[in-house]
Amino acid sequence: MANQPYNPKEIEPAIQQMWAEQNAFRAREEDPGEKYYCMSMLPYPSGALHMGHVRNYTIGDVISRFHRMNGKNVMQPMGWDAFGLPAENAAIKNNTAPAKWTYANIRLMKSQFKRLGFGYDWAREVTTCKPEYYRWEQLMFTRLMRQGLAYKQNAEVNWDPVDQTVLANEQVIDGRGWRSGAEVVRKSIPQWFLKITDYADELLQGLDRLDQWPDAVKTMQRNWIGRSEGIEFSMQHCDSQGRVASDAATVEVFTTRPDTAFGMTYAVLAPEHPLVDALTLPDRRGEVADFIAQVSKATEIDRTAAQGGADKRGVFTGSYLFNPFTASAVPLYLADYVLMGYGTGAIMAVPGQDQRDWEFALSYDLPIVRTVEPPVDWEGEAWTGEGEAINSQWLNGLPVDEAREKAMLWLEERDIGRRMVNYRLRDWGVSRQRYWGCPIPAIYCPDCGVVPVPEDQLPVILPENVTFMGVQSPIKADPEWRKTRCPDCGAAAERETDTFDTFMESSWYYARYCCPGADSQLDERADQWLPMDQYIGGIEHAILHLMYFRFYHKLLRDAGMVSSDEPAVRMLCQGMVVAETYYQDDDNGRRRWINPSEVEFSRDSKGRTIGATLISDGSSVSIGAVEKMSKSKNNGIDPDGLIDRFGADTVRLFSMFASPPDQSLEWSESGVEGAWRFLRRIWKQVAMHVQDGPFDELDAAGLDERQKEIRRLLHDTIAKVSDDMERRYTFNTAIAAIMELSNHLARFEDDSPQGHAVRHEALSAVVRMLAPITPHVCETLWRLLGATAPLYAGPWPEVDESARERALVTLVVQVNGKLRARLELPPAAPEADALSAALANDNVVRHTQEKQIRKVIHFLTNC
RNA sequence: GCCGGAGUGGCGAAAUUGGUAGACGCGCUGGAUUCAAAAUCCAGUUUUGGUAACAAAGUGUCGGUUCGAGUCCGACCUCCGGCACCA
Repeated sequence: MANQPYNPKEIEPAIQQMWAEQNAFRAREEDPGEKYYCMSMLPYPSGALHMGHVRNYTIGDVISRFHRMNGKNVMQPMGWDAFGLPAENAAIKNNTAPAKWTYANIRLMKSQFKRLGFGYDWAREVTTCKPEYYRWEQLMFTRLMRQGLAYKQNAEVNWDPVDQTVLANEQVIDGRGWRSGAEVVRKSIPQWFLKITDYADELLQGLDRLDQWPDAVKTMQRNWIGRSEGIEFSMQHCDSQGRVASDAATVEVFTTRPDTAFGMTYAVLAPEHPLVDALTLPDRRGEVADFIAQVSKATEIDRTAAQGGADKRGVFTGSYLFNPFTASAVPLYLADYVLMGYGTGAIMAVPGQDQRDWEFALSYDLPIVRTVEPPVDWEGEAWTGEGEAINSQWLNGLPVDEAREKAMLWLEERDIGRRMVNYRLRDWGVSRQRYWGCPIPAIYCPDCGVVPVPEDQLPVILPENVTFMGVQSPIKADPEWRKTRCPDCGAAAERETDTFDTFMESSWYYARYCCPGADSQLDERADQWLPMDQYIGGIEHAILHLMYFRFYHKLLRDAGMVSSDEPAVRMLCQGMVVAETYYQDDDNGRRRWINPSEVEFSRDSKGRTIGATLISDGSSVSIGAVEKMSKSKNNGIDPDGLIDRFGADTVRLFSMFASPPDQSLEWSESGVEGAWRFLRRIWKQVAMHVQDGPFDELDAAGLDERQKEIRRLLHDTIAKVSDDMERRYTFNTAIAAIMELSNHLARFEDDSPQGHAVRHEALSAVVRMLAPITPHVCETLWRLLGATAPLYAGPWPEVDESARERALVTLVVQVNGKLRARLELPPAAPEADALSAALANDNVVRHTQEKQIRKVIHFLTNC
C-alpha cells in the first residue's frame, strides 16, 4: 500500500467495514473509562443530507472521536425526528403514505451517515414515529394530565375554511392558505397545553449555572421567558365624577411602574377581556362590538405588525375606573395593543411615561401628564428613563427606584395591591390538528368528560397504512378510528384525534438513547449517562427546542426518572453553511439562479475576481450575495457528489478547517481541493518515510539542534491541538497547526538514524492528531506506520514537556511600543544581560539615541 | 424600537490573559519539471518608498486610557441574528 497513491474510494469502505466488524462505537455501561456523552441534534428525515447536516454531524463526530482516543467511554447516538408536516405534504404530492416516505428517507440518510464515517452507536437508534418510542411519551402525558401539568383550553389557530384544517404559521402566505388560497380565519378551538410556566423561574435561574452554553442562547432564553416584577392592583368601576357604587365591578391591572400612577389618564382592557360586556355602557355597545369584530378579524401577525406606528386602535366603553392614587375617575378604553394573554389583560395607561400609551393618547386626544422629570435636552415623547418624580404628590422628588417601592407599599397597606411576577413565557401548546404525529392519549366521554387513556391501553397507535383524501388528517376523516369506550364508565366515547407537536418527541430522545429497549420510559441507565457532556445543534433552536428539552428534563426529574437538573452541560451551536449565489437575468427580467458547480471565474494579476462565466457556454454570470445554502437560490452543494470526487475525509477536513464551528462556513470549491491536496501530501510523507525501512529507537538526549527543533515544534503542536480540540473547539486552528508541522517535516531532510526516528515520532503524532477529523486515512496510515491495533480507541499523542524546552528564546524589543529588534537569548539569561543586549542592538540604538530611557518594561509572551 | 454578535490582505480566516498583526488555506505572480497540459515542487504575495537592510502607514469611523490597543473605555457607522405592542 505504501507505494500506492491516496485512494479514498478504496480505503474508506474498508475502514468502515473494519469499524462495523469490531463494533467500534458501541457504548456499554460497563466499559471502563470516564463516560462521555456527546450528541448532535437528530435530523428530520427530509430526503437526503445537505451540507448543514454534514457540518453538524462532523463536529459531533470529531469531538466524540477525540474523547474516545483519550480513553473515555464515549456514547454518540443517532436517531430520527420522524414525525412532521413535510411527510404529509410529500404524501399528498406523491400519493403515498407518510410512513413509507419517512422510512425510505431514513434508509437513504443512514447510508449517507455511514459513508461519511460517523461513529454512531446504532444499537441505540431512536425513530420517534415508532410506537415503541412514543408510547412512553403518551404515558408521561397521561400522568401530567392527572397532575394538572397538562390541561386543555381554547386557543386560536389559523383555520383554512376550504381545506377544513388548521395551518401552521408558515403555511399562511399573505393571509391565505398555501394550498387552497382561501382567506385564513382565526378560530378558537380547545387545545392541550403543558404548564411550562410553572417552571419559568427555574428555567431562568438555571441559565446562570450553564456556564458552558453560548451567551447568545442564554440571552435569547432570558428574553423569551421575560420575567418582570411588578404589582397587580384593583381599580373599581365608578362614574365620571369618581363615585364608586357599593357593588362596583373591579378591574385588576398589572404594572411594573406603580410610581407613575399619578400620571394615569385612562385605563385599557384587552378586547377579549371578560369584563368588556359588563363595563360597556348601552349607548357604546354598537361601536365596541364593531371594534371587537375588526380586531378579531386581524390575525395575530397583523395585530403585532402595527407596533411602532401611531395606528394603535381602540374604543371608549363609556365607563370610568377609580384611580386610587389621585382619587379621581379615568376613562376606560378597549385597545388592540393590550393583550389578554399577558398580566391581567388590563392596564393603567400613563402616556407621559410609556410610548405606547403616548401614541394612543395622541390618537384619541387624551391628556398627558409627566410623572418623571425628563432630562433637560429631552426631545422625545414618553420618558422611560431615570429621573425625579413630579406631579405625584407624596412621591415628588424621589428617584424611580424609591418611588416605585413607596408606591408598592402604599398599595399593599391599603390591601388593594399584591406584588406579582409576570412572565412573557406562555404555556406550551402541544396540540396539532395534523395526522403525522403522536396521538394525544385522551378520551372524551359524554358523562365523565376528558379522561386520560389508562396505562394498560397504551400506546394509542397511529395507523401507518393510510390514504390522504385532500389534506385532512386521515384519523380525523375516518369515522371509526376515534370510536372507543370510556375507561371510567364504559360508555361509548371518542378519542382525541389531535396529535402532539413534534417538539414533544425531540424533548426527551436524548434520555431514551441511554436506555435502549427499556420497558419503561427510562431506566437506571439514564442517570449513568446524563447529563450530556456535549450537545451540538443549530442556533435556530436556541429558544424553542433548547427550552422545551430543559423543561422536559425537569419533568423527568420530578417524575423520579433522572436526578440531574439540566440535560446538557456544554452546548455548541454551529453556524450556517453559506455560499456565494450566481444568476442570469433573462429578457423578461426573470432571474435564474445558477449552481456554483456550473460557474468558473476570471481573475486579475492580484487574484481579484473580475468576472464569472457559465462553464457550459461561456456566457456571463452575475455574482450575488453570500447566503445560506438553499434550494431557492440554487447555491447548495450535494455532499454525495463531493464524497464521490474527494472522499469523506476531504469533505470532513474542509468543513472543519474553513472556519470555527460557531461561525458561518463559506463554501469554496478550491478550498475543498486544498484539503484534498493536504491529505495527499500527508499520505505521501508517510509512504515515503515507511519505504525508508525500520528506524532506530529515539534518543531524545542525543539529538542535534535541528532534530531538537523538530521535536520542540512537534510537542508544541500536540499541546496546542489537544487544547484546541478539548477546550476551545477551534478545529480550524488545530488543523492549521498540524499543516504547519507537516510543512516543517517536509523540509526536514535528515537521513540519519536519529533523523528518521524523529520523523517517525512526528508522523505518528500527526496521523493521530488528524484521526478525529479524517479517520479513514488516518486508520490506514497508522497501520502503515506499523501499528497492529486500530486507531479509533487511541492512544492520543502525549506531550513531552522536556522536548519543549528551548536553548534560545526570541526576545522582542519594543521602543515606545514599536518593534525594533528581535534578540536570541538563553531563557535563563539575567535581566541585566537582556537589557544590555537590547541596548547594544543597532536598531535599538538608532531609536533611543538623543532620547532618555525613562522606563524599562518586561513582558512575557508565549514563544 | 429593544437585546445579542460581528466588522482584520484579493478571499476564508489567525492573533487564547493589553505585548512580534495577517499563522494556516485559497487565489494570484514568477520559476522548476513537461513536446505541451494537468498534477507536483520551489520562491514571492497588506500598502507605500527602497536592490536590500530598513522606514512609514495599517485591524469599520472619530476620540480616549496606556510605555504599548485588533484586544480596554466613550460616541458613531455598517452588516448579521433574535424578540417584536409583554404594561
